[in-house]
Amino acid sequence: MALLDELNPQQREAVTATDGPVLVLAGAGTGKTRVITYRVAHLIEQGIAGRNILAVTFTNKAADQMRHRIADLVRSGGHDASDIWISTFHSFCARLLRREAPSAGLSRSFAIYDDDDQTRAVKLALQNLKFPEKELAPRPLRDRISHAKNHSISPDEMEAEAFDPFGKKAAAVYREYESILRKSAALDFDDLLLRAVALLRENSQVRARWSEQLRFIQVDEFQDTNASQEEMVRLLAGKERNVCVVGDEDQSIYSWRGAVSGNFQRFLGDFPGARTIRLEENYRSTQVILDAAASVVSHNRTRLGKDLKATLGSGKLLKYYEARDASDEAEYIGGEIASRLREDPRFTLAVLYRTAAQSRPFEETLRRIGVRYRVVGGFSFYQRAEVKDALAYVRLLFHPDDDVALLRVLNVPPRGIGKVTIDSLRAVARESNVSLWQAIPRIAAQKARGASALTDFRQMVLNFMEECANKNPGEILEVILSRTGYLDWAEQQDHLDNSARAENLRELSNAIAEAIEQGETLEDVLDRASLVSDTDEFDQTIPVSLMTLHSAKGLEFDHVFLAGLEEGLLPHGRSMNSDNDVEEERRLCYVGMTRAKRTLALSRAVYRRSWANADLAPAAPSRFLAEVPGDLVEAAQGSLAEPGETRRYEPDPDYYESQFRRAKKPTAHPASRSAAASASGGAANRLIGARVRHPSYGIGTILKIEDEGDDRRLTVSFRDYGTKKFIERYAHLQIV
DNA sequence: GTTGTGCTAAGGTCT
DNA sequence: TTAGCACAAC
Repeated sequence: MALLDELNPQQREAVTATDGPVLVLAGAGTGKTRVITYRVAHLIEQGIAGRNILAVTFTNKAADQMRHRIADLVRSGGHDASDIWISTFHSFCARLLRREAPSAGLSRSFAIYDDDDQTRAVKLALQNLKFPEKELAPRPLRDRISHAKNHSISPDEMEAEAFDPFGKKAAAVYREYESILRKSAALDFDDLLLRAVALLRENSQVRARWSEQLRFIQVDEFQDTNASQEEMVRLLAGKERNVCVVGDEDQSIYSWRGAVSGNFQRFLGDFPGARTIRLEENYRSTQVILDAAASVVSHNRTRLGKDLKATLGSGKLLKYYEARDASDEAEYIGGEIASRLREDPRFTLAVLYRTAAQSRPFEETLRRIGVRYRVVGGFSFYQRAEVKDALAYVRLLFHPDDDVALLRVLNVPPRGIGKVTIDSLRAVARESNVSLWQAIPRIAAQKARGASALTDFRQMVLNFMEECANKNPGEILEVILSRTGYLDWAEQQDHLDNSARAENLRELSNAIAEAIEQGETLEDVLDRASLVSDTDEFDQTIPVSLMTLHSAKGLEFDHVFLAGLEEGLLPHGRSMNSDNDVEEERRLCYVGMTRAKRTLALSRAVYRRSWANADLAPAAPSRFLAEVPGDLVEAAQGSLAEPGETRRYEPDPDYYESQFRRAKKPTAHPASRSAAASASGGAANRLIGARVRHPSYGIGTILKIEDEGDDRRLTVSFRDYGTKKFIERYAHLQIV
């Protein structure tokens, strides 16, 4: 059969071993995803119905990619792949819980709280308990609560185990947080897993229904599964036990999310008789890249170890670039990217970094030199305030008890409901143990001040509910946006701060309309808004991706730039206290290095600003750099140091006062070289009439230029959107 | 009581 | 650089 001809013997074994449990230990680039996609395609060819097959991944990106690949494979065989279950653990659980809502004791239209919602719920809990946020910061508390949930620790247990007043308070916040979510009929990410697992564990009918349907289960990145996810796999495996898990111990990078090492050993214990298959032939990278990465990860003590053999040639040496600072690093990488693309515009390239905040200098440089790129993850469309506000209104129509949604929009746009009114509303809600929504009539009965504004708000929402009962989600959004005055308000704000809220709302509206056309329900749309951090479809036409190392897992690129190899960044400062954490950082480095197919460049900045206004601080080179064998790396042109050189850099005031600032200045004008060159005098006038490209409005013409230097403002006319005013520095304009 | 303005602290990774 | 908070003006 053609499908199997494309596989090596080990891969073929993993693909065809569809009867009983299988453990695939697969090194980086050995065709892990390929095994799963071919396995699913093989099952379909064997006549198994798509609805009987489940493939779970960790990230939406991986799920999307897998869906496409499977569809391609299956389509060429004339089969249909549309009803195969391909999703992340979290979205699978959301679907399961919606279908089984009554058995799970949930409202069918429960809301899903993303981490922003969670943080807000924690804040609400703190306020309810009258704990000052200064002592107990909401975000660490949220993480602590999440950690407890991941380890099945209840608020009572947390309290019992607390050995200090802080722990006791945290437990109280946890309890209050749970109560808020319950009243709001909302589940957070952890709940999705916990509730789904609990349902399957405790309800044998439901379990039977699902395990009988999902007869063939594949799990990607098994090294990252946490206890709930492992249990879910056990429960779904049922009697048939047709479970195939695939993973790599060296790519375990989610211990902070509850993944516990030893998953593979536990799997063998849970599924006696499982067949173990090792994939050690690497098809992705050159031998040099592989050797370098292997050398780094070999410094980890806790690993079984393995040998990866490259099927490609030895390849080029790694490049090392030591930059003065972050913008110099971006310059180097930007220049390299441009020249790789000149070699072959079909190359795929990625800049990888440890923390999401590192993307900015790369974006600036790429924008300036006119290279198209996309930032994966980070601040996404669905996380924009205006999009979340709009969706909170929609949520409220179906779930007025959703406290977080209600607080989000209660006074947006401003309608005279301020802090004092909200405080008293909250007090009433808490006294009578009801949601804020239900507390509104009670506060009205008390004739409290501010009550009329609250009653008006409530009436408005009630009117919407009635009016929208028979409308489709797109229309509902329209009604809400116009009648709440939100759209007008957003447009007004846009004029004040040159933002594009109204435009984003229009985009949201389109996205919803499109989803509905595709046959999705409103809940699907809302779920996706919570569960998907990234709206960017897998756009193959954009050659350059910027992303964190975590996001890069599972992907591959012709040319990879691994930036910020500094002590404190990679390994990250918060991971430097324990050996286990450093080992995870090292695996992260390994994951990044093994994304590269053709070339790999490592870079670091001598001076880096930890946040915007702080002084430049010197950092030592990452210890991982010294773990790359010297004969596999060469210094890039212009690098301040040779690879492996670890001389100490003292902060040199002359250096960063003069050189840094002088070097940095020209980069502050993103609207192309010609704009920078003409920054002085009347030369700017030459830009008038120039054609520019804006990321969302498309091509336009510059009509007017005001002010100078950093604050220069451009008035641009667009064919379809009229004239807009931008601050050049922030608008992502490119000269065409 | 609500809305507008200036200051300060923030930022580790994903669902 | 921006978001969230404290303080002062309607």
